[in-house]
Amino acid sequence: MATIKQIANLAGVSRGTVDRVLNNRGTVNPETAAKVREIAALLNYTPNKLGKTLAIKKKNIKFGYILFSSTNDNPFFDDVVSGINIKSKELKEYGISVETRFSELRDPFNQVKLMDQLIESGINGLAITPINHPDVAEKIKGLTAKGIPVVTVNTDIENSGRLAYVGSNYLESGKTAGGLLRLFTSGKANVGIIVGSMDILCHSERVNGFKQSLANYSEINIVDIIENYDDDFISFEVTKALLDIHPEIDSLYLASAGVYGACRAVKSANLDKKLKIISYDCVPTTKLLIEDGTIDATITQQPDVQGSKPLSILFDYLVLNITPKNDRFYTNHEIKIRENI
Amino acid sequence: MATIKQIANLAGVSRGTVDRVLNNRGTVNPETAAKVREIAALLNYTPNKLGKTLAIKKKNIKFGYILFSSTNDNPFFDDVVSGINIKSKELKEYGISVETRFSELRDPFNQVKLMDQLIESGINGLAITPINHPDVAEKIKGLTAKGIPVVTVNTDIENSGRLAYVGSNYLESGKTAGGLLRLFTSGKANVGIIVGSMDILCHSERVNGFKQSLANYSEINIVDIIENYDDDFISFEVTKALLDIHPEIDSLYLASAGVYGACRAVKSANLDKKLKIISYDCVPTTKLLIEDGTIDATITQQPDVQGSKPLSILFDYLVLNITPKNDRFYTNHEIKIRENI
DNA sequence: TTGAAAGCGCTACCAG
DNA sequence: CTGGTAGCGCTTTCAA
Repeated sequence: MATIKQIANLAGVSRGTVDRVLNNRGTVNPETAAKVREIAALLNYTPNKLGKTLAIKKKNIKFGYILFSSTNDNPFFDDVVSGINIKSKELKEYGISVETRFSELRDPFNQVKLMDQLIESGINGLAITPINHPDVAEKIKGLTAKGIPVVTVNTDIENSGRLAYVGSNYLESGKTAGGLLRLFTSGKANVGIIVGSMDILCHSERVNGFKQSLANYSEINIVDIIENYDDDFISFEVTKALLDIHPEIDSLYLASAGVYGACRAVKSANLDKKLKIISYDCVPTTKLLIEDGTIDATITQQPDVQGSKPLSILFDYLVLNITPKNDRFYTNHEIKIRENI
Repeated sequence: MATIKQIANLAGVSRGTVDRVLNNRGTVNPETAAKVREIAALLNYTPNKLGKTLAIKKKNIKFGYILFSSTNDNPFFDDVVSGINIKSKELKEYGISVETRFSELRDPFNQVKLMDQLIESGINGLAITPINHPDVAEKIKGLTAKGIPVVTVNTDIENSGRLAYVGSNYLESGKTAGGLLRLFTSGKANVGIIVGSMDILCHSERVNGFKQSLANYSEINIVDIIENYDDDFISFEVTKALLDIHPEIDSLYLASAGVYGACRAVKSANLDKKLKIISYDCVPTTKLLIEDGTIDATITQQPDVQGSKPLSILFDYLVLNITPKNDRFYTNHEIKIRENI
């Protein structure tokens, strides 16, 4: 493990000069620079993370984090927050602070305002669950232009110039659900799909993946696809109606939120444990429904990683000068049943 | 974030003294010590990991790692090795080296010899996949007494005084397999179990967990439990015989290694895709069998974590003085099917 | 029993 | 364009 000091000694220059050469700052005599570079290459120099991290303390680096509040919406984000908190504690030891703001689910202007506030407060990088709106994309572009990298979390947004995306590959998560249904039903099923909204890309992607993975299974029929707008009460009503109209349904694919409402409908129709049910995520109500046997399996998407990984990416980028190898970091789809929950 | 320097200033003493008090080294005037402690408590002092880590460089700390060689035995350990390598690279930057040795699967004396060699070479901590033999337990005790902490990996060993265990909870992993079978067969099945040896605790634990989780499902019968001694050729023969004798078998639980051999037997009986098959781990041959539909699901046990986590535990213990909260760190049981492999 | 200082690897600032 | 130095937090050694 070569150090800057060793290189400096071998090259007969000071550490400062080596630093300037290796990090392209200041100006250095080309010949000196060449010599330093040669020695660095020869010694297989890689900067020491500890040293770099320790040295950025004085810079008072700050990251911003904007995500959907879980109180009004989806408790899924509670698990994301816990991932954020763990990583923030670690970063705090490095002298980096994290400022978290919660945005409304359907208000892009509010989100843009929060971004402005965070810029004002002097953040050096941002993680965000972006609302799919041109203004948000534009604002992300603006941040990037200012030298403030942005990482999107849970949902991606096109044409925004964001540094990276961390979250589910929704098509794959739909396929996984399809695979489970195939296995649970031995390839014969009449399935009802309950989804938030087919207008939301993540949701429709899941349904597409589900269909794709079942394309070769002619005895699995999709009876109907109904929308619940991620609301438990609507979910209850539409599911109840669906089961009423289609008594042939023997399995349900709950492709987004509103899991609890749908399962209440199943129970009120006395169909619990008679239908095969597959859902997503593992919020507290879902966990109970897994435990009592109403839901057979749920597919999770590493919410804690969704919280922490964006901060790691920002840290690597800003402190260690490491650009993410891939601009999409997909979380694993973990299958949870009663026994491994 | 209080620092030693701040405490020293407030207490009107030198950093050295604060260090002595907070880390119980050397001797300090009780009154001075009390004052320092008070201030530290007041400031909510927690030592900075970066500082501690940077400072141990000169100590030239070295960890030993003994695990079963994957060449002759189970390619599962290839994934463990990859976890070791990633963590080793990180530790290398901290000035810590890792020396890995491979031991024979059934030779406790060889393992003890390797431990002696590593002691000789001056290791400060050891991770090991221990062979369940009193001599090995005794040697681990010896290391611990010498102040060299030992972490067991993948398999635990009683009465050894090891610091911690990292690996599967085998009972739970058996239950997970049982749960999957229940879901795949809608609670009606004639299942054959192929296991390495019921004399090996890990193996019998899995079978016990499997039975436990199916205790309330009277229509799931365990037709027979046969042993393959983790050998693919034996596995082939015994599976073939089992399927021959018991044509009523409609599902197989492959509770340990020898997955490939068992599946070859299934194929040679033209029963592939007709039996429900559940296995463990995801070695290359298993992956292919998942992809071609022979195996329906496999349960993995985070081999990469099994490689890296023991090194983290040793690091925390020796460098940061953090004793593991729990002496068992259980890996997750991840269910892999064709779509999320 | 205590203080002072050097060092782990890197960055930044001030002189020259 | 370059060198020297101090500092990030902690440990350790030497001297007092």
